[in-house]
Amino acid sequence: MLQLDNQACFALYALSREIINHYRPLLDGIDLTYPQYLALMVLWECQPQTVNQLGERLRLDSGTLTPLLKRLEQKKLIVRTRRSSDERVVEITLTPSGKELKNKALEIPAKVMQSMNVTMEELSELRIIAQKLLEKSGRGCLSETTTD
Amino acid sequence: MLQLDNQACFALYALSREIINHYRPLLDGIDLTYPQYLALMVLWECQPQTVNQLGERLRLDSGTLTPLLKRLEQKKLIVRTRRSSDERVVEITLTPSGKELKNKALEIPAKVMQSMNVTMEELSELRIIAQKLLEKSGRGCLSETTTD
DNA sequence: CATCATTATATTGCGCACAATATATTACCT
DNA sequence: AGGTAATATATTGTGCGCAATATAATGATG
Repeated sequence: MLQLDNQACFALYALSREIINHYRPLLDGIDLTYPQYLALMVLWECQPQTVNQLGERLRLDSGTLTPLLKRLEQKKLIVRTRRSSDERVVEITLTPSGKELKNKALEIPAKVMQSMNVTMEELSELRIIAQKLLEKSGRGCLSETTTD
Repeated sequence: MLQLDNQACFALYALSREIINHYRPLLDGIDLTYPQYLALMVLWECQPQTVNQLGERLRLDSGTLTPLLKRLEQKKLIVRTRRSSDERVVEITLTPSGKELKNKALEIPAKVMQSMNVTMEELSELRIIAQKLLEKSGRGCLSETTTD
């Protein structure tokens, strides 16, 4: 039956917005949007990375990333430089303050879980199924790791 | 550890976008975006509904819904009328072609599942956990029903 | 019944997402 | 080397989401 409550996609869509809404007040404190926070998280793992690499990881294209990265650059959190050996690619490097921001970001996920009143087990369960479906349907680029 | 692959929210965010990307070519065929399709789905269940009621159901505010509904009205799928007994509220009614569109929409979810190569069981599992978390964290407004 | 609060929708502005296209650089081929 | 394809990023345009604010109608209170 074609009914909203039966649509898994709507539940995911609504829940991901809901979680992001819980992130918002915390991210406001460090002047980041949720997608900007994700981009930095990728860079905190490994640095430098090209726009392409960030895009594959976040599943976003240059139409989304280029302006987002320019905003992060305006905030002096990253630097965008053309690779000299191949002028097509733009490499993203963290500035000192971009690196440092990780310390403030570290406490955010726990606070979000608390404000949403959900447990790690519930989130992990959800994450594992979601990652499985992402691998099956898309050009799966999420590796399977442990927990938060 | 603050790592992308450990973030349940990223998995949900990426998966919901991925599913919507699988909806897109099918919805293009009936000239709808995914949020427009959701709004119509709510109206196909129960009609007429106010902007407020649609917003509670979809968890969207007037800043999102007003322009979306105007676009649906331009496409002659709905009609927006001020309630005479209370000129503040706008009631949304389906036009004949808006009602009829449901017939074409009925086959879409099955096609999406097929193109994503996922089973009903996987989606149901995901949906049930997501609905549970939505109820816990938000002002839960999803009822628990059966399957698709 | 005048005032003030409340409610419902609309408007504005910003930042994504994504399709389509453009631009510039490199790789390939003969 | 010259021409063509492939690659990487940027640009443009449309449609969300959401915060903040505006507008307009109704309700409540003295």
